[in-house]
Amino acid sequence: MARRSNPYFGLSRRERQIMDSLFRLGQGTAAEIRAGLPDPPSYSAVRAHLRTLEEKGLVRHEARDLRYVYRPALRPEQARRGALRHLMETFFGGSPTRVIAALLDEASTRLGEEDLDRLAQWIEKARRREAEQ
Amino acid sequence: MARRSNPYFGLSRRERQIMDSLFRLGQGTAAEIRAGLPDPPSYSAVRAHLRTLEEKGLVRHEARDLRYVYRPALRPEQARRGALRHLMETFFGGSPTRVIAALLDEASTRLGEEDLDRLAQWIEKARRREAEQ
DNA sequence: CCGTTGGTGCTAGAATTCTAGCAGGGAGAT
DNA sequence: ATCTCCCTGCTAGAATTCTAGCACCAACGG
Repeated sequence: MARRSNPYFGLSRRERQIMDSLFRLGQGTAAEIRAGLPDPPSYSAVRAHLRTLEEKGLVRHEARDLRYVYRPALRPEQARRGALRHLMETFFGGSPTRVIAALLDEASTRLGEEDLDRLAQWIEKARRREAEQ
Repeated sequence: MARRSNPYFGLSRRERQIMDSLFRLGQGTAAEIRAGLPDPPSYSAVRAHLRTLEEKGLVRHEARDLRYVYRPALRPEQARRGALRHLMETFFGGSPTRVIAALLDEASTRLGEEDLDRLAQWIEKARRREAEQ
């Protein structure tokens, strides 16, 4: 299976929740990460998980002002890419268009004029690339 | 935490893998679902998981030709929506535009002309909605 | 010099997850 | 009938995950 390559999907429940929390934050202390967890366990438990995640190479830490600040080991862009690909494969039959459609259909998605312009530009660019190829 | 509402993220590792496999298939027998799993465990183990997933209300089955065919209990559209929202929140700071940008930037994303047209139309529609509001 | 506060490392044990195997049942072939 | 095949239900136990608590250390204040 392809998703085997993505270490993210071999994680246990808590580990994944912790990674999610960390990705949302970008970086943070154990306490901050804990705050972003559903039914937060003890602070201690979170730290233990962070240690094992670090052993697995998914997280790195850095001592700052006498305390540890954690961050994902993967570059955010790469992590996003992987997650997006996985989502697209499992829920949208691998079709980017369908993902975009779902986003645009969302009632809550209110794109500002700038966003719309930017998208239009992207489409133009893609058109040109398509044409010259 | 908001993601508490999404039952999908409280699942154990295997359970989630199974749900993913099932979503990819749309529907399928235990054997088919198993085939889509990383390091597939025994057929028996998969069935056991499916039973518990059913108890949790995440999966339903239907007897067809003397065998069970499983499908997610949630309507696909709703599941997709939830997954997409989660992805957007945790990896893209909640910005749909950034998700779309990431999709369009992907080297592998080669949208056909039809897709581009369709997108352009969507954008137009959104523009109009924006204007009249 | 303590005591307090707030951090870290580590570990044991509870709790959950994961798994294989066994028992049983229906359909069809011999 | 009974054998075989293919399915289902269930359960016990291994394996992993999850957790709290303890020991320890540094900084700071009295």
